[in-house]
Amino acid sequence: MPSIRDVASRAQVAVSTASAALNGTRPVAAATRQRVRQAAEELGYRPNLLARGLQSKRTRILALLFPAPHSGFGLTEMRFATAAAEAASELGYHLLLSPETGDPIEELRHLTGLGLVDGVLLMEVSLDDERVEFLLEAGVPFSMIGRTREPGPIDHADIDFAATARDAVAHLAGLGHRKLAFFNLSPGTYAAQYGPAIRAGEEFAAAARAAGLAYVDDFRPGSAEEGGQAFERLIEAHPDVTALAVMDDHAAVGVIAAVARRGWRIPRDLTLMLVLSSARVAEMFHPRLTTMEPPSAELGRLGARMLIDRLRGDTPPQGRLVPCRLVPGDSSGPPREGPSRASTARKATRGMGS
Amino acid sequence: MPSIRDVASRAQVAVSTASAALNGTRPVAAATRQRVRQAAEELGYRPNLLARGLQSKRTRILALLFPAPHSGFGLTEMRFATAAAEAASELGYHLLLSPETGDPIEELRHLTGLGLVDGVLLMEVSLDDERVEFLLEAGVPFSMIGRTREPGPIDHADIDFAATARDAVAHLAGLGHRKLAFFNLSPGTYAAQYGPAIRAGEEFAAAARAAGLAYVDDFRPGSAEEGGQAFERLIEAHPDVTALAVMDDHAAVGVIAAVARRGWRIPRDLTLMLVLSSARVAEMFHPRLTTMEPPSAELGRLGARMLIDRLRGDTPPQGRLVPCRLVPGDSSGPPREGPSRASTARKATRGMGS
DNA sequence: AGCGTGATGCGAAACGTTTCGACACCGATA
DNA sequence: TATCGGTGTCGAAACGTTTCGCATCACGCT
Repeated sequence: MPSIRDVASRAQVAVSTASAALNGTRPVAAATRQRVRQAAEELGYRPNLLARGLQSKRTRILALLFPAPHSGFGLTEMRFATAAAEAASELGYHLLLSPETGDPIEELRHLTGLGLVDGVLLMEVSLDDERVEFLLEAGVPFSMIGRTREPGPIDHADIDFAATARDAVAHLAGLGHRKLAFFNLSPGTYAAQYGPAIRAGEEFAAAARAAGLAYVDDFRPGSAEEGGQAFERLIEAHPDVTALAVMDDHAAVGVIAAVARRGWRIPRDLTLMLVLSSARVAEMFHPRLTTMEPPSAELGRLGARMLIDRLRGDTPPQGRLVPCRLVPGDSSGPPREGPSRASTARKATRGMGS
Repeated sequence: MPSIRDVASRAQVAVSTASAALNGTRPVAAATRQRVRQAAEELGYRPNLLARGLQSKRTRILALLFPAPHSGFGLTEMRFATAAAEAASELGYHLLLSPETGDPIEELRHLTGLGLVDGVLLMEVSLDDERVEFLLEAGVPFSMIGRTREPGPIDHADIDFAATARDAVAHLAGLGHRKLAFFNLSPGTYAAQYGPAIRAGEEFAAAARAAGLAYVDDFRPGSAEEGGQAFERLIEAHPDVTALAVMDDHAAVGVIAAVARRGWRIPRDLTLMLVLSSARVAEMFHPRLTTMEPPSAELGRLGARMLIDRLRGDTPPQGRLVPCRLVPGDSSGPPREGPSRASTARKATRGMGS
């Protein structure tokens, strides 16, 4: 592990000149620069990040703070993380994976006090996230994946729930559905002010209203059992619902089982779609479910880029909203016309293979 | 951000004494130590990791190297990463997420040259992994999740494929199956010397042999379509197979569809189980699939612990093998007795809801 | 009374960078 | 010829720790 001293002496220049030549931090004669560069090359010199960071107060390390997985599958979070790491890497930054296990604020205080990281990437931001307040006060640069209720001039990348809801509703309305239902995430996530649950809930309602569709969103099943029960109660109370959008993929499992139990078929008797589940998950179902796939990788990339932009001090803070992508499966179709479902269902009630 | 100088002056001691008092690196009078500790507490002092690392040559940062997702990274890899990060965190270490995008060796050289990390955690190790050789030569401490063909005295945590295969086969044999089939991962992963593909393949064959069961493992479907096709060909060639274990969860989707198409039902006409898929994935299927769930979190934890042990120089290198856990679903049952499946299948061939 | 001894504490050096004021040199201008 | 501006380069300080040799002091022993 050669140091810059070695490079300097081999290139016959002072250490400070070598530094300048390598970093371009101040003008150096072309010939000298060339000599230094070559010496560094020959020695296989790598600048020591610790020493550099100690002096310059910038480590080029970012921390990705991810909380205990409180909802969802993990695939989405994984994509955030890897995409953020890749984007950071391309820009010459490193990503520290910081699991939150105890008190978030205390851990943040610890982490930022170490002088190890230049900034923080916040995941799973709740609508009124205490971490945001702390970081603002502490003056630590950060960006959010997700956003608080009023993000104001804070960098963030989040799902465009309004567009997502609009697209989903348009998809269903385009197929001819006139009344649809929406199963939100479990009450727990809702109570935790989990952004996606609340925003998706609001926006789907608004989109349905705007499209002139009848709409039901009283249910928040968080498991397969609850999904099945919710579906039963839904059909009991609203037999005329023909399309259902589900946030929780486990709930979808229960819904599908309940649909089959009733002798119905998808999409003949019910159009079912996922919201915020990746296509990989949607493909696991039979039939393959239509889904609004979250732009996880894009959000991760954006989050990292924004934070780095902030550190470089170039641009003003920005908020970017990216809609989910509609990935059509085999689970959406026109509503059943003619005879009621119940009568046709009878015959099929026995054979629900797989 | 107070420094140790501030602490020292507040406690009326020299800097070196303050350092010793805080780190316990050499004896300090109890009274003095107490004074220093209190001063540090009052000031909210946090040692600067960069400075510490620069001097002591130990940063307490580990790098987790994860390769480009070559077999569809998913939940399993996510668990590795988070578990490793948590374990490291508990032991006072940090985890750097290092995506491999280009030439692995070149990137490793870069990463280790920076002086930023004390050691490296290798994921997705292939049977003859070039990175291992490089790290050995470079003298960089590391541990593997997975293992090379002959790991020798290198720290590693991997799945105990032998035990996993034994348990899975015992499960199937215990239900009464006499002939089973195994669908391995795609030829691509096989060609890449991907450990799990090769080892699982070998061990399942061995376990079936040991249990005296007939066994078929000619298929390596890597997608839903291929899964369906493979199943058709399997039943064509071996109509007496009554149980099937599948490595690739997408292939399982195709199998299930093909089973339904044929009018068969699971587990009545075929026992189907996943291998190396998490229970969360297995639950998405209908019926819920039995799976051999990989001990992802455990492996991540072990990998991190081993590496840290190595850095501390305590223990000799070790290899730990952890078996998958059998998570029973609704997809395994005794083989169909009496009339052949084909005849009963006819009747049910129409109604395969959802 | 002198002296070794162990327990404490101190100061300075070192880790590998970056940064910044100072300085040498050169050609051009007065 | 003396001065000036500008271009390159240098040396030293600083970043916040840890480490290590040495000084100090009290004490007990001879």
